[in-house]
Amino acid sequence: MKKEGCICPVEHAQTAKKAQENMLLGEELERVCNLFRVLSEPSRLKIVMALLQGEMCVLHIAESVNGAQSAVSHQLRVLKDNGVVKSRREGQNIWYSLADGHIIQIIQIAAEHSACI
Amino acid sequence: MKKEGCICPVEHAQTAKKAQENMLLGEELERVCNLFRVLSEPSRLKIVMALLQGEMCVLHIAESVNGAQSAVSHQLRVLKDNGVVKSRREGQNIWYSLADGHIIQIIQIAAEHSACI
DNA sequence: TTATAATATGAATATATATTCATATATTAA
DNA sequence: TTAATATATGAATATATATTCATATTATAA
Repeated sequence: MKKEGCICPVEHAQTAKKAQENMLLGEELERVCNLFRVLSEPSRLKIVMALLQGEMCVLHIAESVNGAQSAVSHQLRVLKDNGVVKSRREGQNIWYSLADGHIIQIIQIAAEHSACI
Repeated sequence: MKKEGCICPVEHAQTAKKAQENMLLGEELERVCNLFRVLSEPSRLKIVMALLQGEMCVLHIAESVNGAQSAVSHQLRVLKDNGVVKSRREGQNIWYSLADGHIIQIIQIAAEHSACI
C-alpha cells in the first residue's frame, strides 16, 4: 500500500493525504450510498420517475410502472425508509409523493450525464 | 392492476397515464440506473470522493480509501465503464480523474439530501 | 534481456437483495 | 358484523456482484 519510490509528482501524495482526511465515513457515507442504491434499481427508479408527475396511490403507481402490487409496495417501503418518498393516508388509499426537490435535481443531472456516455 | 371503481381523484388517473407515457425505458433507463448503482457501493463512492481532490494513480487512490490494489483496480474499471472516471497513462502509472462535473454536482446534492433524512 | 513496479483480470466464494406467493392488516361500506 | 378493497409483509428462491487470491500484462530500469 505504501508508495515510497513513487514516480508521481509530489502533489499527488498531498492529494491522497487530503482525500484521506476529508473522506466521508461511517453513517454519513452509508446514507449517501443508500440514496444511490435506492435509485439504482430500475423498478424503483421507475416509481420515482412516475412520482415526478405527481402524487399517486399504490395501485396507480403499479399501473404507471407496469408492476405487481406486492413488489411496488416492498419498493415503496425502501424508498420511504431512505427519505426518497413520503406518504399520507386518504381513506383506504395511501398517497405517495417525492420527499423533496433534491431527488428531482439528482435525477435530472444523472440523466444529462448518462446522455453523454 | 386495473383501478375501476377507484376512490382517487380523476387527476390521479391522468397522472398515471402521463407517467406511463413519459417513462424512461430500455437502454436510457439502464444507463441512469447504472450510474446510481456505481455510486451506491461505499468502496466505489470513496474512490470517487477521493478523486474530488484531484487526479491520482491507482496506488495513491488505494492509499486514500484504505483499500487493496486489486479491489480498487476492479472498481476503477466499473467506474470507467460507466463514465464516472477517465484515465490517462503516464509512464508506468495510470492516472485517474473524474469524468465530468455532473458527478460532483450529484454527490453534493445527495449529501445535502442525506443530511436531512 | 532480465528484473522490478504498476496495473489488470479470471475464477471462486460470500453476501446482498429483488421478486413472488401467500397471507395479514387496515379502512370503508353494506 | 361481514364483505370488499387497498396496502403491507414474512419466507423462499433466484440473481447480482464485491472481494480475495493468484497470476497476467505493461512499462521502465539495469
